Amino acid sequence: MARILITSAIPYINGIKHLGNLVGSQLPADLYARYMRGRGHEVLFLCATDEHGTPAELAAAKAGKPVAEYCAEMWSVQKELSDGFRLSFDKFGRSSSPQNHALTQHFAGRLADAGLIEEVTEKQVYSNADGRFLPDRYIEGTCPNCGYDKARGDQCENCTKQLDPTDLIEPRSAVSGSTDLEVRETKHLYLKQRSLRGELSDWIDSKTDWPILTTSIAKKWLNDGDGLQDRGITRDLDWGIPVKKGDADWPGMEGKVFYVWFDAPIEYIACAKEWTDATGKPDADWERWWRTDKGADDVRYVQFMGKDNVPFHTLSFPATIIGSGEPWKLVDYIKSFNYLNYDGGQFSTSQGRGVFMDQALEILPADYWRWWLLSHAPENSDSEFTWENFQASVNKDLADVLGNFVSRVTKFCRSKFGEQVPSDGAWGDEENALIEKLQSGIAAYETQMEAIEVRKAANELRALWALGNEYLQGAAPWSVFKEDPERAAAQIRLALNLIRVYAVLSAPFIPDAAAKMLSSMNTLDTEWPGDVKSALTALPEGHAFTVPEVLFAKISDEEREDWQTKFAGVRT
RNA sequence: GGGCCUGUAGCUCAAUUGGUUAGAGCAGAGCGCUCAUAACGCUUUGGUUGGGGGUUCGAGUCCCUCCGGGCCUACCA
Repeated sequence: MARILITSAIPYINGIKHLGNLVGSQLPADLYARYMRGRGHEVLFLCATDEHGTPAELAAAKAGKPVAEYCAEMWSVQKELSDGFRLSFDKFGRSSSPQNHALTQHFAGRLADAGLIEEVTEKQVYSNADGRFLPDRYIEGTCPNCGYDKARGDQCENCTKQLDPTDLIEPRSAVSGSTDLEVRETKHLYLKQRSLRGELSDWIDSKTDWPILTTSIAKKWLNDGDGLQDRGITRDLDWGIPVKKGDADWPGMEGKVFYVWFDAPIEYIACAKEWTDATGKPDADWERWWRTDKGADDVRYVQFMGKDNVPFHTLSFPATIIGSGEPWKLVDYIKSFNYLNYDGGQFSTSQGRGVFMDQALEILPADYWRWWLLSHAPENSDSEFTWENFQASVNKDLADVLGNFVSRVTKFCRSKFGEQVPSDGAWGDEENALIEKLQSGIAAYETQMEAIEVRKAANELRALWALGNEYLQGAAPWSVFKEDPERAAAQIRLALNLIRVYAVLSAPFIPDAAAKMLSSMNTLDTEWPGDVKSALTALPEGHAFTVPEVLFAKISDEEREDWQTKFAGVRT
């Protein structure tokens, strides 16, 4: 039995996430976690909300609430939605937790002791009206290059020229519109990533099995221009983790907090402590996942994220860990995803475009979304959600192929043999041929799942479902029954058992439907079908079952058109 | 501007890393079945692999070039 640590990129706190966010990290991470648990491995699956930074403060202000209160509320909302999508986190933590405060300060202290922190005095734009320093992109003005009047302080969206906020003509605050801006000096801590470049580079080079998307981004940051740059790890904000050197104050850094990208990945670790603290377990229970000197040396650590997160997970966070000089577990494999587009454009949280997690669950059960999103996961390139494709895929795969299989088998049995697994009769060549196909199909499914090839795994699973229908067509128990009821009994006994096998195989993708299949088969046996032949005898002769309700109702054209219209505009 | 990814059948995607005649699912067509959510099965029509050039015995795959789509470019996260 292996031990697998799984983390999903932690979703930002400032609102409900859309389906693109979901499929880019949390959902495939959940698929993998459920699969590995199903195979009998020990899994720790962690996620949290990412709560610090300027956007959180502004969102709270917009909502008219103190930022701590706002974040607590949004955490509850996101928790409820992740439950709704059946995301099986062992702990859904918060980057604002006391555990993360302590650990982040601890890491900063270690890095300072190692000589990897530098104090830098720099100039930043301060908005008097807003009472805050403004990140470059929160300053707007006229582009000196092209004259575009909504250029941002980091870059002009119109002519793509990179800018400095002081380049802008008539700069103003993007928050309030105020032009009462001034340049102030402020002191910040920088993590001297440059001195870790060699170690990071060697480490990345050793990861020959990582996706191209992941390593190419990392190598670009390592080698582009002057190479990896030092990075500011503090900010002038109210909401965040106060800058401290371990337990001790950090002279000159009073009133400042750590940069959100410094503390957010550390929450992966702190979340594990949140988990043991909440369940009354000793620290040793989380340390055996994270400390290679305390049992984590046999852990395989897999991270899931969208491509925009890759630099922080391949460089910044490893720099923090390596620089600490302590034996923390480094990531073994990074699975990164491209973006999901919505009907010809991008999903957009800020513009309210697309389908959001709460809306999705209002119109259909989680399994529908899980199946479509995972079977169309944007692994090699960006992919696109359209209502037509969604309707067609879900109706065909879930309702016609899988759902109808369960339906036709259980109803036929009920009408001919009653609601119990029929006795008598023996398997013949057709059954052996089916078993052989199932055995190799399951092996193919396992291969794709181990490799975290999400779409390919979905294809293999679908092919396994189709085998059931092919078998029934060939065996034709409805005809056989007339001449040889015992033979038909053997066929249906196999088919009923196949429903249980499908439930176990399908649970990582569609956990609710899988649970329904198991309960209608009246069994708690979720053992992985390693040996198909014996797995198909798990439900013995005479075992009672019930015919389930329709597993997946089809999406009608009217519904689809209705949703197309409803989601055509922007969310208000 | 620079870097990276990407373009394969009407649609969504494969193609064992340069190796037979480029394959699946959906949609379309035909046949079959009648247990089932009008579901299922079998057969089948669709491709000058974005255009052009090159390397090679051999190119979807490698090189050059042009065209289209996307991402990143370090103070949004």
